[in-house]
Amino acid sequence: MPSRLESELKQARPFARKSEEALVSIMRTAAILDHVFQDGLRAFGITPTQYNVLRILRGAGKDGLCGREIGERLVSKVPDVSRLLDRMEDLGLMTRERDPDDRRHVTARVTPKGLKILIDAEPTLRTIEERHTGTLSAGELKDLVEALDAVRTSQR
Amino acid sequence: MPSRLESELKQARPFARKSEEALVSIMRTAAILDHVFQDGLRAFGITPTQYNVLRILRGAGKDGLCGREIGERLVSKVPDVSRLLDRMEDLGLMTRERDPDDRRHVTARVTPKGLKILIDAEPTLRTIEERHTGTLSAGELKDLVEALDAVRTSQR
DNA sequence: TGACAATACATGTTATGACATGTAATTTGA
DNA sequence: TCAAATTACATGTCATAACATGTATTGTCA
Repeated sequence: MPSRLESELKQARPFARKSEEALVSIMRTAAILDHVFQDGLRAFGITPTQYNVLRILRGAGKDGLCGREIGERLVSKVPDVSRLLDRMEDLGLMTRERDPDDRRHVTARVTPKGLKILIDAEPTLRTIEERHTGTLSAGELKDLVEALDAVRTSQR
Repeated sequence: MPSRLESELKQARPFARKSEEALVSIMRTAAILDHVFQDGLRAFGITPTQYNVLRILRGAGKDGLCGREIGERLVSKVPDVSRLLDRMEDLGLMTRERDPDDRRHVTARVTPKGLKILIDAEPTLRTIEERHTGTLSAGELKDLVEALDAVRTSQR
């Protein structure tokens, strides 16, 4: 019997190895989650990456963070933080201020408008989270997180 | 103690729930895998999506597949199969032929050049696969795949 | 201290993604 | 049978991603 994933992808032939299926499964699940989050956030006028930045800036508080640090904290790295922040600044979600002590640094801070979006989007995102993890027990979630930790840790 | 993922993302505050961490973990792991595959495939001049198309076309054999069917089988859906195939045709990786029975259909078939890339890239991809799943037991892999199946299945 | 390296960000360019719309071919049903 | 709907693909347009390169500022050390 074909696996769940093999059916979803209408695969002509089965996966050669469970490890192959596992990696494809991670990527496909992430692609689906990304679409779901994109849909959910559309009503608030922001993308998943922008949402991620807002969360990071909220975590940094009023000290803010410079662009490089934001880039390091992103779940999905982007090689163009400058223009990502340009767009968010245009939307009024954050402000930028050049650091007087080190004029190379530009400190980014979330605005009240940005914070409001985080608060407003919370119920929507919580619903998505529950919908997609609701059938998993605490132990299964723990094992899942640990297995993914192991996948990210490359050997050698 | 902060979790592995919290450290990676230098999070100021811990995840509120394990289910939240699990979803972020899936997306981050996929982002890292995507980069790794992108790097690995660069030497062969193709992207992960193009590699995916080549695999799909190899699976379809000499009957080929139309664009819509390719789109349905992609791990990460793209809303522009036409131009994806345009580029692959330009690279000589596949051919397109309008179906005489139903002239709306365009049948795509992998070329020998495309097949050769699949064969040549195999050891590289196998190494990546082993590097990222080598520490997981057969049982852990099975549980991982099942947990991800459950995440993709939204309730309600 | 002053040349060189490193850092942080900005910008230019090209490719790809997203979204809406257009077009040709086929199917459907009054 | 033929107008309308559907299907499959193509195209236009704009936004974003990817990649290389440029520029201003600071750090380092001979």
